[in-house]
Order: sequence, then structure tokens, then C-alpha cells
Amino acid sequence: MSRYWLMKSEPTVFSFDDLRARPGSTDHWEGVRNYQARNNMREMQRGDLMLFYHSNCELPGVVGIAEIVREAYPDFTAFDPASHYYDPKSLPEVPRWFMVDVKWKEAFKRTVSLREMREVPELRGMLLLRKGQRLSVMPVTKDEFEKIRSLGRSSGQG
DNA sequence: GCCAACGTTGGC
DNA sequence: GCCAACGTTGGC
Repeated sequence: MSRYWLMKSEPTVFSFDDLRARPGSTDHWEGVRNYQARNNMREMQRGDLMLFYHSNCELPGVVGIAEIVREAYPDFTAFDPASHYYDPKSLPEVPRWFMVDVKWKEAFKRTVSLREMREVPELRGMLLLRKGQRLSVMPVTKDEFEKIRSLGRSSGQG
């Protein structure tokens, strides 16, 4: 039984198009430095699907779908002093942070914006929409996933 | 750029 | 364990 997720990325740092352009349209999801987000990543299984969300940009929202193709393994950027994501408290013998590999799967016809999601009755319960919520990796229900995918596939409002 | 909301850190 | 100070997230 596969599960569904939402993962945020700032498009100026790593966009959905960037993922598509990677070899095999696959890349590792580095830099998660929040325990709850990390714990969510550790629950991911191969074949799970995720909504790719662009944050901190002109039109925050979901732009497409990717697939989890490798389950959680140590985030090696935490070991690298030259990395922006370096964390001296994460040791190779006792890694603190983890990453998964994701593969580009489907681009939406249009961005399903945060603003639009707030107006969709079926999405009222979404974790993403909770006040003050800022997790970068979170679960979504199958129904929420399907609803957002169908909005993204439609050519309706933006 | 502003700032609310949240998580982390560290003194006590 | 408390909690003030600080840093980060991310919408606007």
C-alpha cells in the first residue's frame, strides 16, 4: 500500500524542472534539518508518490509529482564542512540526517497554488494548510493527493 | 523586506 | 525542566 507525501523546495535552490534535468530525472533530497520532516522521510517506501511544492516564490504551490525511488539513507551533505547543510553533530557512524532519492514523474498543466488549495472544500483538513505549519516534508492522504492531481491536470483556474 | 509562527539552544 | 533569546521558514 503506497503512501503519499508533500515535499517543499525553493525553486531558486532546486526546482521541479531541475529534478527533471538530472540524469535519469532522479536526485537525492538533501538538506532536511528538521526532525519531524526527517522522520517522515524515514517512513517513505519505494513507489510512494509525492507532491512537489514550490515555496518562497511568486506562486507557492504544487507543480507536479515525483516518485520515491530510494528509501532513507544518511544525508552525506551533513558530513561535508564545505556544504551549506553541514552539521558537525551528524557523524558518519551515527548519522542524524537522512535523504531519499526521488524521480520526476509528471508535470502539472498548471500550478495548484496554496491560495487555491485553501479554497477547495475537500482539502480543508490538509496538514499543509494549518496555521503556522511549516514542515518541509509531510504526509498527505490519498484523497488529498488525487484531488490535487486532478486539479493540476485540469486547465481550470490558476 | 516584513513579520508571525515555530524549532532549537543554552543558561540557570 | 523552564524559558528567553535567537535563527529559520515561508507567505505576503
